[in-house]
Amino acid sequence: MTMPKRDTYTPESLLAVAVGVFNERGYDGTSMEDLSRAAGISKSSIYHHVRGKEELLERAVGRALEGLFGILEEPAARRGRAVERLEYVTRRTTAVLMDELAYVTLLLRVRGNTPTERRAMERRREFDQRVADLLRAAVTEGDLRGDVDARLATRLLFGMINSLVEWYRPDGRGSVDGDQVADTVVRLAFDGLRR
Amino acid sequence: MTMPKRDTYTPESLLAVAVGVFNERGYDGTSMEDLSRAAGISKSSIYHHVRGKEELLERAVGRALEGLFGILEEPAARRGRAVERLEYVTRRTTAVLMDELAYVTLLLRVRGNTPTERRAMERRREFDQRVADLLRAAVTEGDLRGDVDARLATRLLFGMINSLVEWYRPDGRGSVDGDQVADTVVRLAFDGLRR
DNA sequence: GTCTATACCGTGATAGAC
DNA sequence: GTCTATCACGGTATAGAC
Repeated sequence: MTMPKRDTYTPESLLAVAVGVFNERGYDGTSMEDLSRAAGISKSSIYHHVRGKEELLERAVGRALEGLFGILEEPAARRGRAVERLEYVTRRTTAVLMDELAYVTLLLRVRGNTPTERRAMERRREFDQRVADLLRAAVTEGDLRGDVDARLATRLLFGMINSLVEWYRPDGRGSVDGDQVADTVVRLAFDGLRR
Repeated sequence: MTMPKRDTYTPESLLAVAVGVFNERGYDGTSMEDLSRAAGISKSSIYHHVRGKEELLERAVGRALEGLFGILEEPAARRGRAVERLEYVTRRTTAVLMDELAYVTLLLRVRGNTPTERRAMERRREFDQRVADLLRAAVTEGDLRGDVDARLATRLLFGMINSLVEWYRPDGRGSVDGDQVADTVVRLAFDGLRR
């Protein structure tokens, strides 16, 4: 309710700062010292907002997973021919990656060193599985080529989409640029490079 | 010349162990303690073979880059239509990724925290640039579609290929399995998922 | 809500015996 | 070539004043 007069950190606003640093230096490569410098407050003040470094990671990957699983709940991902649903999910996943870039980046880089990380990886695999099922259905319905392994194809599809976090940087205004990226991803994935 | 009777470490054999641990736990997440346990020797013994942790990283990414740039020197990557050279480079890059999996994995995960890492990233960008040039040439020669940005397409192509390090694990004997992966990568990249 | 001060531990690295 | 012992440092986290 209260509109804060000055910038005092909430767990949420601190998270935004932390995620930025995590992605620059890597989670393990980031010290609380690094975070405190980036946030402009002392190390110990951070502990006033969150229980520790790992809680920041947990919140970040949670947000990313929320965005991804949200796609599967959207109507267009649940009705119609499988190939069209797959195309929709491909486009939307690309969009979510760009919208929640920092959070998804962190999710994709998690290695499984802690229980938090392992849970995140498991949920991510779950999402991949759901898309693989969709791709399989599209093959069965005769819209996608049957001469590629569905699991392999899904992995390569996600490889393409997920690579966004390595190079995509939001530019000026609007989502025009983002739409072009999503178009290209869909075009390449479904129709290939060849003329 | 001398054939060692027992297993005593060389910088090379120690590197193989280290790269495995780096990829499991992440470079920053790996302590010398971790390495010593994996190698079965004490921390200080490691310093007898290499100058430190960073030298191990340097050797590893060096080996990966050697493999990648080697591709561009091969005859089939230097003669003929651009589209065929690009197809060849795509297939060979996939193969090198699988052959030198651990080393390339490490290279792809480098974040730029140290001078060593930054040099590695620069060389990698150089390689990407060379492939982007090839793709551009293939568009000019009329073999690839002109409605996608060459730089963007190259990034997505590498996204697909490089994702191998996230899931590919060498199986039983022979490169049969690997050939199938390379075939699928080329097919998907050039002709797409659609039937 | 932020600070200073500090506890306590694991880190990368070295010295020197065997 | 490997070890034990040790170092200085920086890491996460806590205590308690303001």
